[in-house]
Amino acid sequence: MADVFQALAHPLRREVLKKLRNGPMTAGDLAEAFPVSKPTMSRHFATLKEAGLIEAEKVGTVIRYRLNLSVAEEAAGAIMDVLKIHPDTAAKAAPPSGAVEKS
Amino acid sequence: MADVFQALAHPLRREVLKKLRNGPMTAGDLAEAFPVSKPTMSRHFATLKEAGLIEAEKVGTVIRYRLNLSVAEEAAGAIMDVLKIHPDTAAKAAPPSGAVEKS
DNA sequence: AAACTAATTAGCATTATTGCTAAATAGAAG
DNA sequence: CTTCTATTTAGCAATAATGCTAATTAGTTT
Repeated sequence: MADVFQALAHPLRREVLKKLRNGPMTAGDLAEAFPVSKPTMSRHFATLKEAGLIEAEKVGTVIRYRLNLSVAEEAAGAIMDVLKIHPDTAAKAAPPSGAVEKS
Repeated sequence: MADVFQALAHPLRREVLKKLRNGPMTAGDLAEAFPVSKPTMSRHFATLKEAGLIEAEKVGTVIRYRLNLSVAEEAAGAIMDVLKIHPDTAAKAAPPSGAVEKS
């Protein structure tokens, strides 16, 4: 559980999670979407996987990653608990879903 | 805004935020509550302050820190946005407020 | 089996984080 | 103005995180 916060600390990993909200993606397709080498992406995947935020599934020659909603939900809940914020308040403060964050 | 996630990554800093939910505390009182040196605590305070999660107020000889709810709320909202989780779902997944986390 | 593709692991360098002790600052009190 | 208290800043060492290229693994295809 503690690893979750660490996993969320890197902007690239947060962007990966955002991409996976729309559905599973292969490691290769994800890697193409970011300006770092494939091995570097692979390491970020491992970090997210160890935190339980994503899950890997081997499909033929390809590895498909998908968001693990149950762990992600737990993480969001834990964060709100740390801050003792009522869910409705946080929802109101959330930026529009399409917002881009500079890294 | 990006610093917020980094600030939340360290377990000690999350515990500091939890303590501040009950109201403002002085740097010294906070420092006594954790098994690290005062200069180390001071650095953690600086990290939280740079992230905007806490605010400092000098009261006589003492510095009082308090949770900055508006930034904290924004952070919680941003996290939920990354994960695209509906607030109610996250609320249900939140652990009991008194839960202790091992560092 | 040889070659090709997708992805990971190994090994290395660079930078960031953490935590310590010692020293500095700032204000309060004598 | 000296001293005391609260807190921070400086400087250092150890550890962790990031990102690269080169090499490896595993599965497909010819």
